Amino acid sequence: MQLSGLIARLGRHLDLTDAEREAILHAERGERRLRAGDVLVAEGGESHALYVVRQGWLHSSTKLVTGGRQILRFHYAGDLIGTSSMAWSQAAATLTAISDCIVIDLPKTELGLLFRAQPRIAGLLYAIAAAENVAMSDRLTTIGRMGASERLSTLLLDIMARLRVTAGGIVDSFDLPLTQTDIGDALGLTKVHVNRTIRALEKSGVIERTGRRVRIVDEAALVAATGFTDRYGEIETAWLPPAI
Amino acid sequence: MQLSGLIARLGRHLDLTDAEREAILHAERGERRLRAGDVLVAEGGESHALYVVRQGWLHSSTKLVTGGRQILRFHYAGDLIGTSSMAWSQAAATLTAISDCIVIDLPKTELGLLFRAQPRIAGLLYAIAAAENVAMSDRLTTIGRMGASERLSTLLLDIMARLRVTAGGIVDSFDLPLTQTDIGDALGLTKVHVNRTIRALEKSGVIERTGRRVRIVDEAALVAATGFTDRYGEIETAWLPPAI
DNA sequence: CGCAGTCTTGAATTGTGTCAATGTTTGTGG
DNA sequence: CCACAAACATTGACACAATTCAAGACTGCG
Repeated sequence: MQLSGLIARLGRHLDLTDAEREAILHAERGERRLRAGDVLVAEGGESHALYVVRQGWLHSSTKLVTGGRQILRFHYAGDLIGTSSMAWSQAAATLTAISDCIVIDLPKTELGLLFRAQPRIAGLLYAIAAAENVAMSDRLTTIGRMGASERLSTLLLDIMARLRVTAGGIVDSFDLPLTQTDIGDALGLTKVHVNRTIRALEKSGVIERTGRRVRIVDEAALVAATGFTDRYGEIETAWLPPAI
Repeated sequence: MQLSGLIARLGRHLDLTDAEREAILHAERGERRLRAGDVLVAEGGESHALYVVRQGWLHSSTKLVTGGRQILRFHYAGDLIGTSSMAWSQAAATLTAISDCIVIDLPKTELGLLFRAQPRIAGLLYAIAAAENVAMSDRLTTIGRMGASERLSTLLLDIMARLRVTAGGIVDSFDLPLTQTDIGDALGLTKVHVNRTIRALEKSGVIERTGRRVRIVDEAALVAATGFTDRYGEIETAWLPPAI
C-alpha cells in the first residue's frame, strides 16, 4: 500500500479498516517538496486545502501591525496543518518550512467527502482538533504566566516529547534547527534575551549544547520548574462511532 | 420545536434540515443551571461530555505549579465548551461560570452517533473547532507580542465583537462582569497593572466607564493600535458534504 | 452597619527590552 | 579548498515596562 501521511498519523490512534485507508488515500493529492525557508501558505492568501506533514519541520506564524512576528506552533511529521482554511478561504497564518519538508495536499472538498464516507475518521479528526486546542492553551499559559527560563524550558521539553513519539527509544538530545530569533518569536521574547536565558540554563547545568544539538541533562528539574505535561500520548477513541 | 443550544449555534452558519435538528435534539441531555462562580468542570477531573452554553458567560482556565492562573478563553451563549474531553477523559481546563448560566449536556458518545448520522454537522463542528484554534492563536499573539494597553484594548474589542453577534444592533457599550484580577489572568498581567492600564485608557479618552459598564469611545483608534480582526463572522460551509 | 472583596494609588524593585559592538558559524563562488 | 559575505550568537551598559509591596478608599452584600 502507498505510503500516506494521514494514514500514518491516524494509525497511531486507531486500527484503520481497509475501507478507511482507501478513503483516505482517495482524499490525498500529490505531495509537495519544500526547501528550508519556503512558505507553503501565506497569511491572508487563498487556501482550499489542508496539508499533512510527511517529513520535516514547519512553523505557523502571524505578523503584527507593529512589525513583530509570533510563531504559533511548530509542526512535525504526521501533523495536520492549515486547518484554518476549513473555516475560511483565507489562511489565518503563514506556514513556513524550517527544514526541508514533504507535505501532502488534502483539498477540503475531499475532506468533506471523507467526513461523510467515514464517520469514525471524522470523529478522530475532531478529537485531534480538540487536542490541538489544548496544545495552544498550554502555550498561552506558558507565555502568559511564566518567566523567560520557564518558557524556554517548556519549549525544549515539548520538542523532546514530540520527537519521542516518532523515535522509538528514549531521546535526551536533539538537533534544534531554530535560530534564537525563531525561539524568541515563539516564546514572546527578544532574541537577545533568549540568548541570555539559554546561556543561563547551560551555566546552571540543566542543558548542554554542541553546535545545534541540545542535550537535556536534568529533565526532572525542568519538569519541576515548569509543570510540563506531555500531551502527545494517547487520544481517547472509545466514543467514536464504529468503522464502516 | 424545543429550544436547543446547538441548533441555535449551528443555525447561525447553516440552514439545518429537520433530520439534522432531530439528531441534535436527540444528542442533547438536560440543561444545568449555574450560579456565578460555580465550577462546571474542574481541571484534571473526569469528563464525558461537552456543554453548549445556552445563557450567560463562563471562562476556562488552568492553574500553574507556581500558583498563578491563566484564563484561556471566555465563553458566551452558543459556544461549545469542554471540548478537551473529546480527546481525553480528564478535563484539561477548569470551566467556571462568570455570571449565572444555563448549559446543556452533550455526552460524547451521543456526539459520536451524531457524527455518523449527520456528516454535514460533523464537518461544521470541525470547522468551528478550527475557528476556535485561530481564536487561540490570536490570543497567543496578543499576549506574546503586545504591551499592556494593546492587550487590554484587544480584549475589549473582542468582547464587543462577540456581543454584537447576538445583539442585533450596533453595540458600543456593555457590562463587564469581570474583576480586574480576572482580566489580568486573561491577559498575563497583574491586577495592579490592569488597573493602571484601564485608567490610562480612560484618561486618554478612548474608553469610558460607569460602574461595570464600559463604553468604547474611539473604536477606530483601538483597532488601529492593535490590528484587531473580528473572527466572529461567517464560517465557510461550501466544502461540507450534503445534508442527509 | 460592618465586613469582605474590589479598586486605586504610590514607591521601590526586577525582568526584559533596546542599542551597540564583537565574535562565530555557515554557505557560496572563485 | 580558500576567501568572503551574510546570517547568527554573544556580551555589556542602559532604559523602561511590569511586578511587588503596601496602604487606603470604595462597593455590594449579609
